Formats: sequence, C-alpha cells, structure tokens
Amino acid sequence: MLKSQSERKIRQDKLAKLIALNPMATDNELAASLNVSISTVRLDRALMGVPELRERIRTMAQTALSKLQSLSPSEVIGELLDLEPDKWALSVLQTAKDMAFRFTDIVSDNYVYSQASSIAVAAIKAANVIIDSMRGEYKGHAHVGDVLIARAKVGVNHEGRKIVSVRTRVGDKEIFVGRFIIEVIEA
Amino acid sequence: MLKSQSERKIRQDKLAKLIALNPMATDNELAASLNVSISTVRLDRALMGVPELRERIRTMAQTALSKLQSLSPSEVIGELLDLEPDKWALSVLQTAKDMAFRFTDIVSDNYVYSQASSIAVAAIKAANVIIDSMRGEYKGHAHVGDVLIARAKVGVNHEGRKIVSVRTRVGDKEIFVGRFIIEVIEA
DNA sequence: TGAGATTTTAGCACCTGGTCTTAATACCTC
DNA sequence: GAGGTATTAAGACCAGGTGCTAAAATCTCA
Repeated sequence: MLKSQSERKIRQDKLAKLIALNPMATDNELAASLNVSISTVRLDRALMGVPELRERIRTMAQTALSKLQSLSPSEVIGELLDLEPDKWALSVLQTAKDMAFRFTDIVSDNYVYSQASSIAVAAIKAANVIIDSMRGEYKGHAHVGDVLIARAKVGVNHEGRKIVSVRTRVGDKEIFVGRFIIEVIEA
Repeated sequence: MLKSQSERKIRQDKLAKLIALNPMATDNELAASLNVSISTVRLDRALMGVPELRERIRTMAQTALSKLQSLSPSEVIGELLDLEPDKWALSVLQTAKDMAFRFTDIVSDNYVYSQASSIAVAAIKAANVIIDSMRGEYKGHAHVGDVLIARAKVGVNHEGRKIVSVRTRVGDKEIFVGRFIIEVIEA
C-alpha cells in the first residue's frame, strides 16, 4: 500500500509536469507517456483538479491574450497616478514574476527604465516629443512583487529641450535616478 | 440573384468581423447574431475557409503564447548574432508595428534601450551580473520595420565593475550610443 | 405566371476529446 | 486466501463541430 501510494504520487507529479510543459496534450498522449491507461490519467486529473484539454486551451488563449493586450500599450508602463503637465508626474508599477531577471527574483532593468521613460514623456504637455538622450543610475534593486513608484519632475528648458528627472523607489528605498532630455517638436 | 449575392457577401463580411472580434463564438451564437440558421453559418464559414471554434482557440492560444514567450524572455531582446565573451557582442532586432511610439511610426525608445541593455549584459561572461548605472544618448530614430543592429564592446574593469559600451544603428545611421556600468557578483 | 436556378435550412450519421458511472480485474499486504 | 486499494474497461452521454443529402424558400427572367 505504501509503495503503490508513492508510485501514484510520483505519477501524478509527472502528469502535472507533462501538462505544464505541454498543455496541449490529450489524455491519450499523456496516457502513452506515462504508460498507463486513459482511465488512470482521467482519474488522476480528476483527483488533482486539472481541467480537460479544451478547458486548458481556452484559459491559455484567454490569459495569454489578455496579457498581450495589457502588455502592448507598452507606452504607459506602470499606472499614471497623477500629473501636472510640464511640472511633474507620478506612476506606480506592480511588478510580477515574469519581470524577473534570469532566474533571480530581481526585477529586470528594462522595466525600471521603461516606467521611467514613459513617465518622463507623459509629464511633458506637448504631443510630439522625442527622447533625445538620457542618463541613469541604478542604486538598488527591486524584487518581484515590489511596487515601483516613479516620480518625474520637469526641469528647465535647455535650447528647446526639456530636462525631466525621474526617481524611482520601492518603499523609501531609491532604486533608480535618471535624467531624460526630451525634445519637443512643434507640429 | 444580384441582390441575394450581395446580401450573402454582406453577411459573410459581418461574420468575419464577428469572429475577428470574438474568436470564442460558437456557430450557434454566430447564427443568432446574424439571424440565420446554423447551417448557413457553417456553409459561410466553409466557403470563407474560416476554421471551427476549437481550431480558432487552439491557434489563438499558440500564437499568443509564442508571442508572450518571445516577448517575455525580455532578457534577450533582439537576436544575439555573435559574441566573444567579455569582449563584444552583436544583436539584431527586427522592429514591428506594435513597437511604435504613440501614433507615429517611430520605434519606441524602450525597445532600443532593452536591446542595448540586454546585449550589454549578454556580453559579460559571468552569470551573476547587475546593471549598476548607465548613460545613453539617442542620436536618431528608427522607424517601424527597421532592423536595429546593436554592438556591445566590453571595456576596462573599473573597481570590480565592467564598462560596456553599446552602439545601435539602422543601416549605417547611428541612433543610440550608451554606456552601461555592470557589476559582476561573485557566486 | 411559372420554370429554373440559387440560397437557405433541416436532418442524419459521424468525429474528437472529453464527462460520469459501474463493474471487473490486478496487485499488495497481512 | 481474504480484504483493500489501484487500475482498467465498458457504456451512455455531451459539445461543437464535419460532411452529406434533400427539402424548402427565394430570386430571376423570359
């Protein structure tokens, strides 16, 4: 009894992995991979609460799609909380697992950058703006799950360009400081 | 005959739009929306070569997933063409419509940045690296469809940090120059 | 107005990848 | 060899289709 129970456990673990690896696998294929009958696979799935193929595909399509949709307005990375045009802006970005750098739990730098760059642009009143140059420094790291708070301040004009400085922090720890020189193009 | 043919055409256009809008709609629902029988919907679908619901969902799931997967390993944005560890690296990034800034056909700065940052990191041999700071300048703009070529050069050590300079160009026009200071963490 | 063509609809058998239930069989343990 | 668990098989059913045939509705034009 002990032995068979652990065998079952092992099989179910394998099943979970197989499905995670390839959610498009039918019970038939899974049964073949595990060298058991379809019935067993179905039983295991039922016990584990794993939905059927079509259901898996459906939810995959939906979540993937919504992720894509929420991702592609990449312009505004982070949520714009408040702004006073040509003066300042404030945005927050909730970080998630998929923003991690490699196998760490540190948030990848380009998310920090993207939030900073988009809020710098958002802070400018004009519609036609272009980032001319920037300079930045990472002073610490955000971890997955942290909320990044970026604050942009629009500084002086400099030969038709505006200087926007952005400071990003997690809690009260500053993790990024940057200056963007933004060109405003007259329409 | 003319009239009915055009009616059919109109219905098929509507059908196509309905499906594009909501690929998860069953023939049943489509029939109800168009006020025709299921048979008609199936016939139209067959004539138009539109696959069935499950097929649509399957391809949706796959393409959305592959997009996400190609997007989320945001570490390597662009394709790494060649590299000599701790010396230099070369990557190309094919730009697309969804990388555009606002309503322009100019490639959004964060794609340029991301490619640069990821190649800078890739050029370093060590596994545990962290971007300490960076400085960059945009010298021109890439347009949707352009191929961005980024070349990273690993420079001298500087107090345990490495300086990597990245130049990005489109054709022979330089659009970005940046320097990343990267910290190597001993494991 | 009515024959002929086209379009729409209905009906039926079949398919896949499941569901749920019941029952038989295999296997292990004591 | 009995008892209990684990596995498998078998049968009925379901959704959302395909593919085919045939009937009904509608249009067109002489």
